[in-house]
Amino acid sequence: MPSGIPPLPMSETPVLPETPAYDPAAVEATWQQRWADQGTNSPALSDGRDPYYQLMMFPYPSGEGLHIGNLFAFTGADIHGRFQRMQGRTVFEPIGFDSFGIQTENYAIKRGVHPAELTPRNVDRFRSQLTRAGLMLDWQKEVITSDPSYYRWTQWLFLQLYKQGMAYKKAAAVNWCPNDKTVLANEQVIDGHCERCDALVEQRLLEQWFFRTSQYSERLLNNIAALDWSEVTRQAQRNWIGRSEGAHVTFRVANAHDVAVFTTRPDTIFGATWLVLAPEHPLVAELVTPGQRSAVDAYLERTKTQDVVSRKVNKEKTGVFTGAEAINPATGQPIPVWITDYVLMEYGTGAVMGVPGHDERDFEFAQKFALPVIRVVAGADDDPATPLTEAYVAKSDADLLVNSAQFSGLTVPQAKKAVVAWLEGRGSAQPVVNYRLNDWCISRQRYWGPPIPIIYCDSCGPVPVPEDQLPVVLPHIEDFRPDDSGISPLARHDEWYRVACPQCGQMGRRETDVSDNFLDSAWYFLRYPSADRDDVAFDAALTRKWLPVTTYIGGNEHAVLHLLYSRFITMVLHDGGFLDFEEPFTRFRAHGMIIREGAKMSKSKGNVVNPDELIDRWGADSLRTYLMFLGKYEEGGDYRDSGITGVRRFLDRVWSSVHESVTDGAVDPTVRRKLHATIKKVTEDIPALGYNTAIAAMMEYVNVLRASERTVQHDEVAPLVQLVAPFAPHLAEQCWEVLGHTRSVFDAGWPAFDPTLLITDTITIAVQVNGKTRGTVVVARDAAQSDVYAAALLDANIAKFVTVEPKKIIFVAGRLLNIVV
RNA sequence: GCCGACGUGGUGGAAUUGGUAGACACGCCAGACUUAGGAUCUGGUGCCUCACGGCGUCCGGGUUCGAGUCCCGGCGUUGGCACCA
Repeated sequence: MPSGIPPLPMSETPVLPETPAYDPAAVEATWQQRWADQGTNSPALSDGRDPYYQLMMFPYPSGEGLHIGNLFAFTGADIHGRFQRMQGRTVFEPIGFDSFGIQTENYAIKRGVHPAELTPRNVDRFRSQLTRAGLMLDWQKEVITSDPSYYRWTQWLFLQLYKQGMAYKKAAAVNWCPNDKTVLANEQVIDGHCERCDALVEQRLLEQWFFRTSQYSERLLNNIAALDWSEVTRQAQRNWIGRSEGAHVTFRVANAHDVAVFTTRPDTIFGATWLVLAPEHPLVAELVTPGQRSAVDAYLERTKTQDVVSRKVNKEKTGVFTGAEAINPATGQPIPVWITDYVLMEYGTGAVMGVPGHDERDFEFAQKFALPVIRVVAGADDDPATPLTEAYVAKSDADLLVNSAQFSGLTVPQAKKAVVAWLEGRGSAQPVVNYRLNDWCISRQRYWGPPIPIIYCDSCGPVPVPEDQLPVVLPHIEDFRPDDSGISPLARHDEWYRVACPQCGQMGRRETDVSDNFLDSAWYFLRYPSADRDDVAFDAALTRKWLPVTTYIGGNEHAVLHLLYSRFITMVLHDGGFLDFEEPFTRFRAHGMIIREGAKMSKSKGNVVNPDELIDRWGADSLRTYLMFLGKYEEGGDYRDSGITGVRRFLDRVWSSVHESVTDGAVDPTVRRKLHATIKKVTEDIPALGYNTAIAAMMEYVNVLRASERTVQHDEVAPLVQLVAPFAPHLAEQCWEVLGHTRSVFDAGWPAFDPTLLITDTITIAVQVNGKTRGTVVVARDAAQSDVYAAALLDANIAKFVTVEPKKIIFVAGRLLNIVV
């Protein structure tokens, strides 16, 4: 029961009971208990009407506990969800824990605690912190990705992709720290060095599992246009997918295979003075002449010890001549074939034509190795005969081709088309679209993740674990740390590792890699409604009713990886007939970042604010409201230690006003008008995530409410309690009860505003003279220009600026009058 | 290098999308009630000026009766991509 405050009688209130002090700790504990006891936040998913799926990004349960940034993110989503509920929707607001992954594992290693022991502890702490924050979470559908009841279906998902031909294995480079003797994730490589010991990271080739994300590049890109997502996020995805239009051009090489290059500048082909391959290019061995063999071998050896990252950091151009020559298909001239590490095997064809005149990298390469530079594009003011001192990158459509045979004189865009068409006719080019998006490597040579459900058999090859044998339980291994073999620690657990082949029964070996943490989170939103089902990954009927997610709110740091992988998985499941939609999140909004006193919060700076302490001191409702008051939700805000007092004062006043309110009088007309304006503002601001201005509007209303000496009426505060409820849910529930209601304020609907009340009889119009505001006049709402002008001249302060007959008068009805003299 | 966002009082931030710049809040100043105030309440608070008034939204131009808002050119901060051909 709540703290025993008797509701006021609805009629006669001769003596005001003394207002109890607002004690957030007591109020919040009471209501959190009641919500849990009464299942207030657990809607009936199978028959709730008008379903609204409000999703927030489930946290990784770190050892440090809930961060204020998490709280900011969740509160913003929660307010949106609570508002939708008060609008009459059935709102499902689930939560879970992204508890698998390298972060957890590394933390466990650091602390010397097993992740299986650490994770439940961290989850418990998070759960209690989330509860204290007053979020409208449906705990009955909680999901924990490291629990076998969840990762069983992550493994099932892998098998579906495998069946659809979307999962395959190939040799790929991993980051290898020679000092720590361990595989590193890309995030652990800082400027080419190990984040822990700073050793230069190398690359090692390992057989790894991939998903064919690249096959979905075009769809992933094209669908973006129709998504109701924050523009920053959509832009980040477009950049990441990285579409570029160009052509494959084939260069002949005597006594060897042709070499295909990808270029976005086929118009510059007459300036291609060499050809260059990535060190890993399959034709390298074939092309190298005997005389160059040792030089090439030495170069390849050197690049091999560099990982992908450090290769990108080292901008100094290096390379080696193969001894071979290719024929430029445009000029028919022989050009040398080189090898360099600035050409990447994983993009395009792994080979590039060197056009030093019009590409900065190629120009540097030409300088270093004294290769010829030919200008083939010139601006209007350029003399084509002047030697280039730097690469000339075409800037405008006024740039024309030069030194390019029959194409000279064409503009760059014209030439792009014409050159490709010409070469295509001669069988040495074709237009192609290239995407930057690579296939998704999901293999991790680590322990704390879901084992990939594959068994290797000497006779049958890789065999998927039958679905009825899932989950492949992650065995408990005391020493779970990665070792210097580059193979997952799971390989050391012989009992687990050796297993009969499901097809032929011979002894086989399990796949020892676990899957990427991002796979866990790429489908959790599908699991939530069916979280308590152990017979399916997601129930068909529930999924049809609740998905796709209505609104997803989260941080833009996940703009590419998490959100893109989720889209990919959803598309694959759609194509496999498991889902009838192909985009998982109808609406996505990226919130901003919280900084503190102008600086980013970080452990190393020691300026991290602790949500627990703040809730102890001010209450969760004050903290929630303050976080939302800091600025535009989508832009984040600057946490100032002193600022929360203002919000707390506001809530104190709401509390007092409600407790002091009576029913013995009429609603004040001024108050009523302000109230309806406030309802309008808050109703419009919340769905647009304009939380800061919604709060400001409510503050204004409370200021008006308390400005006069009169007693506040019930009808003046009841709608305010509803408006404030999404922000300060505990306080609102308590106040709602004080006002005599027995059901939750979240089932009380949302107050409507009467637009006719917003119209006033008189309005204030600004009067400008020559564009400078000189005063205001109060006139009738529908006053004509002449009336306003006459009224303006009656004001001495205005009239003194109007000394001559006005040249012109601009009148904006209801806003201003500008007298031009 | 490519793509995007932003720049407003001492501070966080508002501004109906071209129409009274600075809402709301912090802080500060003054007052009231107090033994007391890191409580509560009231008033004030962009800058210069005794005032009239002038000046003010990063800087410089422009469009307009009117620009924080639109256009051109800078400067600065910040996000995404990046030896991607």
